[in-house]
Amino acid sequence: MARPREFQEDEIVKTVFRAFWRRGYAATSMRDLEAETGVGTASLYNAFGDKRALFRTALEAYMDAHIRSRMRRLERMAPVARIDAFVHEVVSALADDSEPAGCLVINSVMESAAGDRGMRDYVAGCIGEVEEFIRVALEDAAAQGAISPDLPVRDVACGFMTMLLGLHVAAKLRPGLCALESAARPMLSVLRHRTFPAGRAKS
Amino acid sequence: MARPREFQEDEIVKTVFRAFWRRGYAATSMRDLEAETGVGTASLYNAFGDKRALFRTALEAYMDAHIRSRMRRLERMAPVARIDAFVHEVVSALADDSEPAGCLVINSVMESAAGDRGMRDYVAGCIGEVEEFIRVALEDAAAQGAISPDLPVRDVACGFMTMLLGLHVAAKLRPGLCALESAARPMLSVLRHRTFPAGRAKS
DNA sequence: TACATTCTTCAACAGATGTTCTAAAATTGG
DNA sequence: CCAATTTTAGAACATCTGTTGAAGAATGTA
Repeated sequence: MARPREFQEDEIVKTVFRAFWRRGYAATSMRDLEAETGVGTASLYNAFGDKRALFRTALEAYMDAHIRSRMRRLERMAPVARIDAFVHEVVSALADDSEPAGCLVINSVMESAAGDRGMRDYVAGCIGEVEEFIRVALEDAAAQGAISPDLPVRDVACGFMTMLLGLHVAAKLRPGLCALESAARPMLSVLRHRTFPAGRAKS
Repeated sequence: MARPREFQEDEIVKTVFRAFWRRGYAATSMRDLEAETGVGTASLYNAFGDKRALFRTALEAYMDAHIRSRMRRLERMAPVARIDAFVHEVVSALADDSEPAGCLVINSVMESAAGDRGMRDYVAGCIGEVEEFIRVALEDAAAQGAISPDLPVRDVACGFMTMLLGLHVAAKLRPGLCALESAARPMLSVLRHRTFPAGRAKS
């Protein structure tokens, strides 16, 4: 019926979100994307709309490839181990120098929070998905008696999410794996606390 | 000897760091600064150097006015109360809509971490000052027996700093004061020796 | 082969950016 | 008042930005 696309959208979007991930939204120009994808800007506009829409598409692809896939992969683990594994996978990914620093979604919170309310709502939703993943794990753990029933689940989930956000900021300063693990340890120890005696509050 | 300045540097720098704080480094143009300070760009270049140097000057002024002053004001409190007060002041400031969102230094971690190593080292130093403030407080607390001697001071300090970083990301999404307090509560509970006091842990 | 339709290439646009140049203005010491 | 020196105001600069227009290229159908 007409001339076909010369590129595969999935591949291009993957390249695009890596570019945004590395340099940020504003600092990545359409010409940068043209150079890195090999697709002309006019074709990008034709296929995805304007820069903002392309960024939204890239964000969604990033969420699927890097965040939701991890949550799905871990969701059948025992609840406490599930949180442990999630945190440790995030820490490992953050310490991996072969990937851009931090997380595209969280980077975007900082960058687009000023001004673009639609974008802010979107990334808030993404982060809400992760917080829910943690909250569900905590509820499972409480139901199974794997954590103290006195732990306030909502607060602890909120605390974990905040720690994860903080790790992503810390990762921008390119610390070592050990430093990130140290940063995560105190919150993880909360899961091990028991209410009974007043003796041991160890890591 | 020569024509005198028509502006007071301190005042201008204060206006400048507020502008960078609100919109970020890249998104604040020299013309924006000209409009907000009432000082022509040529005068800004003459007085401060280029945009990057002006930003460094602004960062330093921000640190003194908003961070170091707080640490100095609290440093004579009892150690656990000192940490409590610091965290709660940060939370209150973050929930205050009359000031720009987040913290200029932490915003800069996210923005300038890519590329500008000099800037990254500088903001890493700023954050190191805060982490040291917390670490010293924890050491004081341990020495006084105000916290369990088994708490790993370095890890907990690192955990607190990470939580603080995370709070500043969360604040960009403009949650309420209560949500920020919930986010901080689990880490604060680590200080109360053992675990969540079984009774009063709800919001 | 011819048409209709979609894609690609490349140039162009209008506006914004950091920075600098020119010339005028304001001050102090002689 | 003159000369020296610094600050200003405003235009000018080259470059980069997101986006679009015009013309040609590739396809399926008739």
